[in-house]
Formats: sequence, structure tokens, C-alpha cells
Amino acid sequence: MNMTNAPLPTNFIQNIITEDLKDNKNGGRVHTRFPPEPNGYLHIGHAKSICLNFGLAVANGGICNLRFDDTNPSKEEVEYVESIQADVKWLGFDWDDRMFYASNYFDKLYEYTVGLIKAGKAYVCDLSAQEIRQYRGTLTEPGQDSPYRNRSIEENLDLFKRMRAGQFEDGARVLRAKIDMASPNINMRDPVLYRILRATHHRTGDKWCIYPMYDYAHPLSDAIENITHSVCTLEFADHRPLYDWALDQVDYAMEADGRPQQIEFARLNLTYTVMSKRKLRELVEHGYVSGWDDPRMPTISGLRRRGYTPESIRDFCDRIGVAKRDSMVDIALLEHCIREDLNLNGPRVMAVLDPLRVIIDNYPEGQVEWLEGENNPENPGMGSRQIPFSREVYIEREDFMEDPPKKFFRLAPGREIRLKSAYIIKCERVVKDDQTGAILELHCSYDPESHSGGATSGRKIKGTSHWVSAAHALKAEVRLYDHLFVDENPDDEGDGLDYKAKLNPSSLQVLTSCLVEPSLAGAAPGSRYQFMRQGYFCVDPIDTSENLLVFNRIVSLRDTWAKIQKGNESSTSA
RNA sequence: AGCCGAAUGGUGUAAUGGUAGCACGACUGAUUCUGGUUCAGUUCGUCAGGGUUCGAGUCCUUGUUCGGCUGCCA
Repeated sequence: MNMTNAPLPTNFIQNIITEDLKDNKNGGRVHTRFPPEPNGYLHIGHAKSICLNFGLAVANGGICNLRFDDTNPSKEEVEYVESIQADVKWLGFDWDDRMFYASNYFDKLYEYTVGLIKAGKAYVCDLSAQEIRQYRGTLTEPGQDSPYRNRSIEENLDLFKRMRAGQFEDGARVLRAKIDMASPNINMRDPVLYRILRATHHRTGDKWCIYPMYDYAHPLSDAIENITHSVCTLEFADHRPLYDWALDQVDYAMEADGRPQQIEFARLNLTYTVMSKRKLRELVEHGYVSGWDDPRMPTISGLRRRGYTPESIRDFCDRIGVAKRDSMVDIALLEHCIREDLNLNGPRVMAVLDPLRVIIDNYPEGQVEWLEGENNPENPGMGSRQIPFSREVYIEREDFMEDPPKKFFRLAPGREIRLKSAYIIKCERVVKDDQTGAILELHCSYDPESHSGGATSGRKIKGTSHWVSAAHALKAEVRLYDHLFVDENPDDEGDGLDYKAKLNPSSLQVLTSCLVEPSLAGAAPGSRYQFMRQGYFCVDPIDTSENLLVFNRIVSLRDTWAKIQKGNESSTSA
């Protein structure tokens, strides 16, 4: 979208890179990586990281790898590696031939580790998980050395080989780094490097029964891939000394020009949504949503199904910036981004969500006129289409009021409105149900001279309504989505309420008797439109079939009238 | 309590010792055959105290508040 010479996005990471480049650090290379663990679906928070890592590389003439951080087979599945690739691609990023797996390096890592043991920097520890915890000390008290800390190198080597050979049970022993049990940084108190874990790995199958820990595998994977800037989120800041330790200890014989540097930034938080994998999984598994791609989910697949464009998400990620402080971005910014995109690129179309029949008594019975409607006033290049007009039309029920309040510019008894791209009509008579008093239909007259572009077409009429011709309209199902939570910060349990207690009961409203203009026949799944005066909608790619059009509301239009109404309500009730 | 990190309008983010800017939101008004868009404008900010300096959001210092860390998860 931004094809001009936009200034580099300025943030503290770019500043670091700019300095590094100036110093010719890493031989002037910039090489980043996006390293998800394939244990779930990507969400908008990952999109921030993806845009950052790929964006930083591109902006500085570098490259970015996709790397699956698959060191814990008990949680990982191919389903996730596939969805992650699809999502990154859909967002518009390309890793070329640089898709890697940490598991590709298991052999290499094992060799490094043997060297580490030979150098006396690691030892096999027989303590149980619970004992290790006890020996580790607390935040304020130093830990104690493991009784196995001073095993001979020979014994460590032998034990480690036997760990690999499967001679011990899961959890019986671990390999630990020999660092400092009194370190004020708990991550440095002889952290576990390898654990025994019999789980079939989605890539390596049952070849291994020992797996390296993230803290150990990650820096070495970065080094193996010649990464220069290893960008991760804030909670890993305490792990950085260990990251550096691993690089220091292992003579990885990198032909690399330089060494990777870990840089931490604050993860994305969005109002009215949760972002943790655990909670998203819970929403899916307990049926609060229809799946990972439920259009209310903040997952990439959910946003995609909802109708968000990749461009709008990238734009959003550019706008939120990158910093080290925890923050909560207003979801209104995301909504602004998609509106801005679709305002320019979404064809206009008329759809009546809650139809009210209007009979135009002075319009000839049986006559049909095909009127021209521009597809996008912001973009004349998008051309126009023909819209049928006839004696019976439907308008939006809320566009008529029998007893309208002040500033109501729409239809009311004796009042006029313009039907968009057609004629001005006047409400002559209201037909109601004798029993219930419900409004059944309106009888109107039209001004034949008021055709768009016609003689009296210049007459000023305050209100313009969208409409469809009764004889030509197509039935459709429309799903109105709203925020998944009613609370701005569902994660905040300060009020004693679990995030699930803050689910929005009306986050989904299904309308089954909507009528849309006939040009929408056969609309492509996934295509996006502006339903005039209502919002942006997307043809649901899953549930739309040949005999049923299903639309998802991506986002409503900004609605000044709704605000005025709200103001009216509160002022009358006050 | 120990270590680490962060504090700039309602929200997010710039300003690398020199005019506190941009975006979103909110609010006015104008335009409009979408109560959309567009345009014009308004509102609102450097956590606190002390210090260095001709000059401090930025450097020093003390404090306050918030976040992270005691997995054989990542």
C-alpha cells in the first residue's frame, strides 16, 4: 500500500539495527527469524511479530527465516505447522527456501552438548523435578548445588549417552548446565538443558527420547542459521544471560560473521479480546466459539474468515509500533484499518437486513427499470452496475418511524426520502396488523421526475435509504459480529471474575431473512462488499453454498446516528 | 523480599541535550443521492522530588507505580 519512500518505521529495534549497520556489525548483514512453536494457531499478536521480523529484514536489505521451534513433541502437531505456514503466507510474507525446524538440528545440538560436557560445563543430574525445584532456592534465597554437580566428565558422558539410548525412564535424569546456583537470576541456577521425554515427534518420530530445552536450543538454532537479531517478547528478557551463555560456551564453529543478539519487545494486547493460547484453546474446546477460525477469534484464520484483508492487518501492525512497555491497543484502531482499506476497495451494494415492504402506488404495476449504481464513489474506476427497480421494494425497518424524534432524517408518515440511485418517495399510508399493531407495510408515492440525474433530481432531501426490489432480491443469511467480550480487559481478574464470565452474549447475531440486490448472485466466497449505510461484509467462505449466501459482518460503518440516538436515550432517561 | 524491565494526551507511538509531533478515539462545523467518505477545527500529555546544563521527556539521583521471573513449557 505504501509505495512511496516512506521513512523507516522508527522504533528502538530499528535504531539498534541502524547502529549495527553503521558499525558494520555482523558484516553488515541483517538476518531475523520468526520462530513459532507449532502448538496452536497464530493470532494477531503473532502477526505483530511476523510483520516486525520480516519487515525489519526487508527494510534493512536482509532476510527472515521461518523456523518451527519444535523442541517439545508432546504439544506439537503437523496440523499446526501447516496452518502456520498458510497464515504467514496469507499475511503476505515469503521465507523463500528458508523454512527450518529446530528439530533439524537435534544431531548437531547433541554433538555440541557432548563437547559441552567434555568441557565440564554440563552434568547429568539425578534429582527429581521436585528436588530440583527445592534445590533451586527462591527469588530471594540462593539455591544449593545438586549432589550430582561434580560428577566426573567420564561419568557425565556415559550417562548422557545412556539417556539418549533410552536406558532411563522419562524424568529420571536431566542434563544441566553448570553455571551458578547462587545467581540472582534464577534462569542461571544450573538450568536444565535436556530432558528425557518419550513422545513421538511430528518430524523425527521416535528417533529421540531426549529433547533440548528452548533456552538451550534457541540460541544455538539462531547461531546455526546465522541470525543477527533475535527478536522475542519481553518475558524472555530474564533468559538473555542464558542465551548469551549458550553462545559463549559452545564452540559452534560458525563460519558466521558475527553472533546473534536477543532483543525483547512488548507483546500485543488488544481491548475486548484475549490473546493467550491457553484461553483461545479453551474457547474452542469448550464450544464458546465454533473453532479456531470463528470470525470472532483474534486468530489469523478467524480474522481471515471474518473478512479482514492481509493489507489491513499489516497496516495495523505498522501503526501500533514497537516498544518495551506493556500496553493495550484499542481494537478501534484495527477496525479503522479495515474500514480504510475497504472504503477504497470494497464495492458498494445494497442489502436490507430487516426488510419492511414498501408499495409505490403510483408506479406502474409490472414495470421494471434497470438503474445505474456506481460501485464505489471513492474509486470511479470500479465502474457501475444495473439495479432493478419496481413497484414493490423493501427498505430497512429502522429507516421508518411512525413518530420520529428530532433529527430523524428518514421516512415517516407524510415525509420523503430518496431511495439511493432511484427516486424520491413519500410515505402516504401505514398498514398495521389489527391485533398486534405491528407495521406490516408502507404505501408510498414516488416523484417520477426525481430519478437520479433527472429534472428534479437536485431536490434536497435529507435522507437517503438503501433498498431492494421485492421481485428481484436474493435471500441471504447475515451474521452480525461484535466483540467477543464485554469487558475491555477480560484478562483482568481483579474483580474476581474469570475471563469467561465476561463473554459477550450477543457477540453473534444471525439474521436469516435478509434481502440483497441481485448482482450478488454467485458472489465469490471470501469476497468483500460494503453494504451501503451498514458496514463491510464478507461472503463466508465455509458456509456459503449454491443455494444460500452467507455474509459475515467484518465491521460496521462509523455510525453518527447511533451516537445521536444514544445521546437522546440518556438525555430522556435522565 | 531478590533480580530484570518499563513509565509521554483517553489509547498507541515519535522526539538519540535544542519548537513535545503523528495516528486512533472523542467533540464542533462544512460537504455529501451512504447519518459513510472527505475537509476544516477543538480537546487532551512528558509519574514525583532533587541535581547537572545556557537549555532536560532525554543525563545523574532518590522515590512511586506497573509488568516479568521460583516448568524436566515456549
